Amino acid sequence: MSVSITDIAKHLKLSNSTVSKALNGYSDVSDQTRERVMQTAQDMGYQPSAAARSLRRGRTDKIGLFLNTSIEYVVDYLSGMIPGAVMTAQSLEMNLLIHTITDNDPQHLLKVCRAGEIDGVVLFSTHYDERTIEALIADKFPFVVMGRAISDPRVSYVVPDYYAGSYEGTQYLIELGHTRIAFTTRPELTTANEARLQGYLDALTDAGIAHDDDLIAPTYLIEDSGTRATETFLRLQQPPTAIFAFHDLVAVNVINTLHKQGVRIPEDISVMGFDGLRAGFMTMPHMTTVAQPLADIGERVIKRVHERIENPDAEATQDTLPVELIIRGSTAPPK
Amino acid sequence: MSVSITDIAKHLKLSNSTVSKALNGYSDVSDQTRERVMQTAQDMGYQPSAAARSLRRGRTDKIGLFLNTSIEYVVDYLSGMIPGAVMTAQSLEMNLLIHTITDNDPQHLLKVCRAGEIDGVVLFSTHYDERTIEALIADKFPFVVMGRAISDPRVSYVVPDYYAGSYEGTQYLIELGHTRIAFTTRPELTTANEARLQGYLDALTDAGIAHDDDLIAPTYLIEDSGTRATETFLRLQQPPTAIFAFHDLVAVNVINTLHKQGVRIPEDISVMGFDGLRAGFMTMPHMTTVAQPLADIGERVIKRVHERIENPDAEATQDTLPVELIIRGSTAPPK
DNA sequence: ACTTTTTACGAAAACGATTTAGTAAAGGCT
DNA sequence: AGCCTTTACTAAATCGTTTTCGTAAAAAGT
Repeated sequence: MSVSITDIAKHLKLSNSTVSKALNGYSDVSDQTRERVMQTAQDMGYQPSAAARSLRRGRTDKIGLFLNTSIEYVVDYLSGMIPGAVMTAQSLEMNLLIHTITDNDPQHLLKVCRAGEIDGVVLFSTHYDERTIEALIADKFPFVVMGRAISDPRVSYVVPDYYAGSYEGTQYLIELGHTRIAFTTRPELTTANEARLQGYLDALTDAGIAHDDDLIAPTYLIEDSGTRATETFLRLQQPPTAIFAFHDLVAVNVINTLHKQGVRIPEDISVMGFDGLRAGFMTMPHMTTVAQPLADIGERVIKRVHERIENPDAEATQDTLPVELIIRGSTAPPK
Repeated sequence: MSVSITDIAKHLKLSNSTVSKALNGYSDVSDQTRERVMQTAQDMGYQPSAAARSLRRGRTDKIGLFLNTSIEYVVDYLSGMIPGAVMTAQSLEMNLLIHTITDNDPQHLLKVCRAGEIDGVVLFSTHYDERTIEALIADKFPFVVMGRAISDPRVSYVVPDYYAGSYEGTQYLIELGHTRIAFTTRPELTTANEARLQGYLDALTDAGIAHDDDLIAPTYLIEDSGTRATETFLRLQQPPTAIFAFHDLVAVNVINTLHKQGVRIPEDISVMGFDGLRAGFMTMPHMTTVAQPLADIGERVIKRVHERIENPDAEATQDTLPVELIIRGSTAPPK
């Protein structure tokens, strides 16, 4: 069916070793022969068999990115980080493959690794359990976690600086003149949540503002979770003049709820999101937000996986990348 | 490093042919031997080498889905169709792999196919050119186009019923009592655009309503394209009482613009979107929309690719799947 | 007791590439 | 001429499976 190295060899009356060497730039091939081989390969549409090459060389030049597509907003991160990841992979002469994982087959990731289908793995934040990590470590299989800080020193990860993002966002609101700044948390994400909450609290403290527990409410990424939090804030005797939501999708909810209640944004209340997703452009006014450096994360995570592939015994690396405050229309000084 | 069939054979003092047969359910293996092999394979953590197996068997049991991640809203479709696609692939004992394509390397898809990395391809609507299709046909490589109707009878595709969606959406608005229904088009998507426009026009005609060219405006998936269209509609002597947008993201824009102008939704003007993306939940009120059957599309497209892999010489298939009208809060009878 | 069939296994080839080890032929040197 | 080096190639092993063919031993049939 498809054309192999032997087909080229026969056609040129050469041995397949010579053809292989010509294609792979070995020096013990005459210029003339190399030229003929190259030309014929081109003409016959030769493409080396990935299976044969990988079997012989023991590597695939592929990195696997595993995603649980049942987690909805995953795709937002995906579209943000993939361009950087793909470009970096290309420059390292590797391919990035996205594997889907389901709850049906928890062993899928390990199977793929052990079957030698990829040389390294990017684990997307919440998409794994402890046993997977332990198994990868035991196998000495190169992997890097993206989006979650793991305290295990054997584990490499790349995360955005949640703490700084939260701190800077709060600081920005304080600089605008706000003192009653509400904050929504996301309790199920322990590490990220703690970092963000602490950033908020520290920014208040450093500005000499006492924090008010009434201004802190939990939200979840389910519909209308932000609505309830907003209504709670509005019912306070002294409502906030700014709301800093844990996540852009929650902020969308906050903004819609405020609209509905006749509250003007940003004149009456400022709203700020977190993550820098496209949803920030869907609100009126567009949303001020703390953006994750998704392209940088994609780039870095591929670089780190590649390093681990090249040198599996090196120390694990922990990267915390700076976030960016994106000022749009939903924030302004208080009345 | 990793454990091979030969390791198991040595450990049990068997030949590797016997081990292979035991693992693959051949009948000329005694029950006792099979049991021992299975157990040892389990104990040693054996996982067959994908490369070796694929080299020998000539197939990979993988389907590739190619995406150009630089196209923004692709991920919305992705998250919608992937669960169905993955589940179907699983039931067919195949894996779905997502490959990224970039403008850097237009030959990437063909290389992957010719390298034998996958057995079949899902082509995502706009992510290919004519030459790619021609090359795949020439190679007799199994592929199915998703989301775009190709008039070439050699090409299999799976598309949502754009025409019916547009017709039914318009019909619904008419049944609510609207007669002045604005419609936005998306000129750069020829086939889908024509189908949708025709559905709108036919629904009007069938209801005995003359269409008004002033109520048809082009939009694009760039920021604020929907804003301009909306402002144009509002300036008309006799403005529409309903706006049917070509795409949910445009409808978000329309809704925000109407809010800004003080127009109430749905009391003053009804708004309807198309596609059924998550964006429909980000507006207040939530958006009535014509949803693409993304899960069904995912399922069908994998089924079709699989059929073509099993029987490459069968006739190409064309599937048009029914859309679904999802009624939420942005539509109501006119005043 | 003899042939025939069945059972359970092994030897070896094959898939397509890479790579090591070897070798004719040509050229250079004394 | 005789020896050494370089050049340009080939043979063959190898990666880990699958699969065809062959064959002892056991079981069954006469």
